[in-house]
Amino acid sequence: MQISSKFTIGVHLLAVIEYLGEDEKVTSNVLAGSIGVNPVIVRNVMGNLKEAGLISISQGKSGISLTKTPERITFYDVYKAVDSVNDGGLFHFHENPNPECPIGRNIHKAMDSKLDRVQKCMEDEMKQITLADVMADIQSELKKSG
Amino acid sequence: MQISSKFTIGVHLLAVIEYLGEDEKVTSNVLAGSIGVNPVIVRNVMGNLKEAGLISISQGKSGISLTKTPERITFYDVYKAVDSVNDGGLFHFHENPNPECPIGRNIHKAMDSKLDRVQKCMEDEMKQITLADVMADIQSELKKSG
DNA sequence: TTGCCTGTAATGTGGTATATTACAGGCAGG
DNA sequence: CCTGCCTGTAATATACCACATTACAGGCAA
Repeated sequence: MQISSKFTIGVHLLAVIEYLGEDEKVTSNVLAGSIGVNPVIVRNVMGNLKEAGLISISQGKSGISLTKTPERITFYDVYKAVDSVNDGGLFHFHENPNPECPIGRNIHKAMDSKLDRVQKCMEDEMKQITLADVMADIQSELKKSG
Repeated sequence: MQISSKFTIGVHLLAVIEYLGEDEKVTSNVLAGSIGVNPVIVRNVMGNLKEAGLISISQGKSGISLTKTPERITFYDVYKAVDSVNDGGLFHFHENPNPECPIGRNIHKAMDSKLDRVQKCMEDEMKQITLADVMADIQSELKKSG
C-alpha cells in the first residue's frame, strides 16, 4: 500500500505556482503538463487545496496563487487537504476479530492507541517540512545543473 | 490508502500464540478463528513471520511458538516481516513529471529525502512498541471485564 | 459575446487486497 | 508403517480503489 500520489501532486502543484506564479498565468493545463497527469486530477487536487485555504483560484490574469508564504505551508497541510489517509486511519485493521476469543475481543482496544501514536508521529514530522524547504532544494538543483 | 491488514493480523497472531502457546496446540485454523480471516491468509502471514525469525512452526504438540520474548518483538519487526509497505516506499510519487519543466525535472530530488525522513520517523516509532505492551493492555482489559 | 477555464459527473481500466478452493508434501502419533 | 492433520503454495475469483478520460455545464474575463 502507498499514500495516494495526490499528495505529491499537491506539493508539485504548489511548487509550480510559487515558481511561475508571478510571471505567468497558471492554469490546470499548465500544471497538468508539468506534473504529467490528467488535468481533471489537477483540478480535483486544486479544489482540495482551495478548500483548505492554501491557494486561491481565479480566471483572471493571475490564475492560481498561494494564499500563504511557502514557509507557512507544510507537508501536513497538503496531506490533510488532499485526504491522503482516509478516516479509518493509516492502518487497516482486520475487521472481524472473534469476540469469543479473549485476544480477539480485546486486540482492538490494545492496539488502537498504539497505532494512533505511530500515525501521529508521522504527521508531526510532516508538520516540520515546508514548501519553502522544497523550493530551496529545487533552486539549488537548478543552480547546479543550469 | 491504508497499510495492509496483514500487519494487524500479524500482531494478533503473535498475541494468540503468546496467550495460548503454553497450553494449547496453536494451528492456522485456531488462529484464523480468532482473527476472523481465511486460514490461507494466516498461513501466509505465518510464513512471513517465520522467515523473519519471529516464530517457529512445527506440526508437533507445540504447534507454533515465539522464538523471542514478547519484550523483544516490536511492531517494526512485524511490519517489516509482512511487507506492509512495498519497495517504492510509503508515498506513491506521481510517475511522469515533465523533464521540460524546471520543477518537474527536480521535484523528485527535492522531495525524496524529505519523504524518507517522514517514513523513517514512523518506523522508528514502531520500534518503540512491543508485543509485550499489547499483551499488557489485553491482560488489563481481561482483568476489567472478566 | 466569445472563448478559455474551472467544477464535476460518468465511465473505463488496471492494479491490489482479501477470499476461496484445491492439492502436494511432511511430520506426528498410533 | 500408515493414516490424518497441518503447512505451503498455486490458481482463481471478487471487490474495491486509484487514476485516466471524456463530456459538459457554468462563469469570469477580455
